[in-house]
Amino acid sequence: MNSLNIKQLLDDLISQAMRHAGIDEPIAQIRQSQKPEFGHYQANGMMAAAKKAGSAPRMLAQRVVDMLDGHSEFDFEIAGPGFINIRLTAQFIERNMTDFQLHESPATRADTRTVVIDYSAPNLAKEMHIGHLRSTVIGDTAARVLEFCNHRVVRANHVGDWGAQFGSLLAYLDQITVPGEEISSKLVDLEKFYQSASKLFRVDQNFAAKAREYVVKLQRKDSRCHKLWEKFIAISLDHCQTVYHKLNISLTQADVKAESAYNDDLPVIVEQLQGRGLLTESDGAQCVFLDEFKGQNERPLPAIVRKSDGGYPYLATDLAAARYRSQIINADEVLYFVGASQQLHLRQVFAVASAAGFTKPQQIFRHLPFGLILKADGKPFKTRDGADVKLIDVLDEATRRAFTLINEKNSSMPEQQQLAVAEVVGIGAIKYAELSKNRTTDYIFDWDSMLSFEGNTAPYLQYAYTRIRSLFRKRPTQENSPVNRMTLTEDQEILLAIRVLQFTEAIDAYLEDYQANILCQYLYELASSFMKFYEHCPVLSEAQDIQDSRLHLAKVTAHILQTGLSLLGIQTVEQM
RNA sequence: GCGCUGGUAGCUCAGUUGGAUAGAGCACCUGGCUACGAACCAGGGGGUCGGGGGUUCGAAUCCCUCCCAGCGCACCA
Repeated sequence: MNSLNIKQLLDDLISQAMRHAGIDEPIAQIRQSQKPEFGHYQANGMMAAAKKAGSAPRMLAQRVVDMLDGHSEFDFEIAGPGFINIRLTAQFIERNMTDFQLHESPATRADTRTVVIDYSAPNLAKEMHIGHLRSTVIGDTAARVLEFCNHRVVRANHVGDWGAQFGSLLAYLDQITVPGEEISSKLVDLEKFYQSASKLFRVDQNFAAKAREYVVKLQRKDSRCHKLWEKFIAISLDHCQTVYHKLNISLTQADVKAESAYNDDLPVIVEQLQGRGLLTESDGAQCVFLDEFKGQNERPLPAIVRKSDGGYPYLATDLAAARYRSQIINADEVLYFVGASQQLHLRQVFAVASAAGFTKPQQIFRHLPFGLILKADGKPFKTRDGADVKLIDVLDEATRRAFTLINEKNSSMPEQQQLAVAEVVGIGAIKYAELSKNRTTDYIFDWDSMLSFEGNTAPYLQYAYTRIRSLFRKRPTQENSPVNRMTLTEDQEILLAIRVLQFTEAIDAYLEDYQANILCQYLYELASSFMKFYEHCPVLSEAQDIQDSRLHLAKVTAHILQTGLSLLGIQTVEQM
């Protein structure tokens, strides 16, 4: 992949010129221009710099432009109060497009970092529901992009496989299973099973007592109980893998590091906190009090690491996980793709882990929050009342709707192929709907908007890709032939070529805050630029040199569309 | 009460960290398939950027204040 970054290039160029013009710490403020009359890029930093130096902005801009006289690949123009508008020449674009290498390593980052990504993390007591979509899809994109940039990525699926709720599940499982019967048959619908068990827990006191007994048994590693638990977990994990596979998520069972995996560390964590003098007993619980945390009425807010009944809350587990990621994995950075409601909790985890020396100061622990998914009436999906929409059902519905559409648009396609395309299109639409808005706020789940296949959606990008592939089905010999020289004359092809060359910029912008919508926006603009080019610039009917040039442009566009979509975990097809 | 988010077109959302006349998609209206694929393209209408004040050459963006919504604030995860 081409590692040209135009914005960076211009930043270096303008900053240098500003320095020569007498500005000490130049900030060029290079932006992509919003309007064609302002050029392709603009430097906005002259006004601020002139103010600081006590000179007139337009005069400074003029001095800077004078310094750049030798650069024939850009046109500079001073506008308004002191903007420098920058136009890329066709020569610059053609040269870089000709040199564009499809199969080079990306290497947008020279330094390779180890990044742990904590995402998905379903509770194995129940089936994955719509609420898991955000963490899973957003986190998976981060993993793919960081790997694409040659970082070492450790996927951490911190699944919930421990706690009191497993008491009633195991007690119920034990109660309804006939000896010798395969228990997996009882768990085909994990959701219903969970509901039945928790209902029984509420209405039947004998059962509730038994459930509590099972919790203790499980903690003591009672062998029969533990085996039952292991089977339950294995089946539940299989459910997850089925969902991951359908959703094209890169998580495997090897990425699972469950809560229970830290069980043996929990007493050690408390011991070490004790050794550091951080522990205080309060109402029978072992707590860490840090000054920065205040609760209601300004009362000190504890981070409880051991409950008064001797049990360990999830904060203890998260501390153990943080320590493991710091000391064993030796992470440079740990990203938590976890809901916004966990913000205080994670701040406590990071602060306590740091105070206790479980993590090192130079290691970056970051929470990347997101909001809840609401029903159409604005009420949240509750976890206990069974109102959750199963994730697998959402995926099947998406595929079903996509099939209906394809069948209508392209009925001559063999049915087997239609089904395969429907998977790719339906799943792509769901994921893109998530990724294209990376807001930290709640949002309303709506079938129709989520499964729309028009406008700024994954199918639009996939469709652009198939249109390009269609060109090469008509010119198969052009597919692998290099271009000697690009000839770009029409606005539409110049704008498309610029978009192509901005891919690295989009990746860099994404990595600032892991906001996938930036990547989506880029890909949408790329596809949109292609559609305009395709409408306006004939390809196959043109003379050979123009045809070669345009086919090369189309080829590179297709490659970036496919690469970009793959970073979002979205697939492409040859025809749809 | 305190803290964290957020409030932008009828709806869903962008807005590159203070830049030029606030942008997309959906929906609505008009035009374009005998045409490299119409899941598309060209064009149109639609805004008190929650209200008010302030900072400055310049504010959706920064500061203050108020209103509204969501989430969180001691032993469920």
